[in-house]
Amino acid sequence: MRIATWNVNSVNARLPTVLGWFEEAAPDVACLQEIKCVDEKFPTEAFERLGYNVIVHGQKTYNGVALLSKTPLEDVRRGLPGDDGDEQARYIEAVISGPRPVRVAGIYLPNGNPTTSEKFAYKLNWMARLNAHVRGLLSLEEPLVIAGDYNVIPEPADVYDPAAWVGDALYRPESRAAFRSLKWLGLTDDYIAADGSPGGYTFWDYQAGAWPRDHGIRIDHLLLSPGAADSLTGVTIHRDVRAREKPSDHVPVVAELDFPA
DNA sequence: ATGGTAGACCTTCTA
Repeated sequence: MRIATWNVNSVNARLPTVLGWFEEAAPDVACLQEIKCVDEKFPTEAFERLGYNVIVHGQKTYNGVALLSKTPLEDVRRGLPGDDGDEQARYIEAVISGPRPVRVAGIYLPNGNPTTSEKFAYKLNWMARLNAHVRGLLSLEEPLVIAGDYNVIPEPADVYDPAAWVGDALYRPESRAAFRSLKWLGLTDDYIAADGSPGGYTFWDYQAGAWPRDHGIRIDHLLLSPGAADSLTGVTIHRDVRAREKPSDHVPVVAELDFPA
């Protein structure tokens, strides 16, 4: 089973690019972030034509997440528990049905900049809510994958120039500590487990020639429960997608899970 | 050098 995560930075602004990638990569499951549209504007039929079941948690202009699967999606949850007043569409979860069901959560973790604003507090609070929710999911003892744009640079090896990111919400000690706390619940970082070599970036800013200079960061992650991590056979960062026409600033990351028969 | 681009959309916010 191939599980993909991709922050598409508006699904409708680059629909041909996104659909083209789905045709060639053919993931079994995909988590999309920053779809930047309400549910009714999501191109559901286009993905259904490629054989996907589609669930969406959309929002006007900002954020928005979707979950796609070749097999039916069950036990669907839209929105992260822990704050009924939270209007931002950043979380979607479902069980991927099949002989070996897998629970998949797609997340678009808040950016948190500027750190002097309430946005940074919202980010850290959101991470605390995620930690609490994942703790409950792990108690189910199912294969579980939490995939998405975490907006966290876990380690110095995950950024072209760590010094340039000191003080940024993606690299602040509080953000990295919260990411570690999440992993310490018993989760495995797909990339560290499957490759781990420095320079496995997933995002390059549109500005300042970040892509041609390879000024990238690794912020799109899949965290795996023990039952899912045991089946991980590899991970691929689809770096070439960043060089295509009208690209997202993120590229797809695909984890391969090979469940024993 | 304190730059630069992209998307949604009402003029500025978010990233």
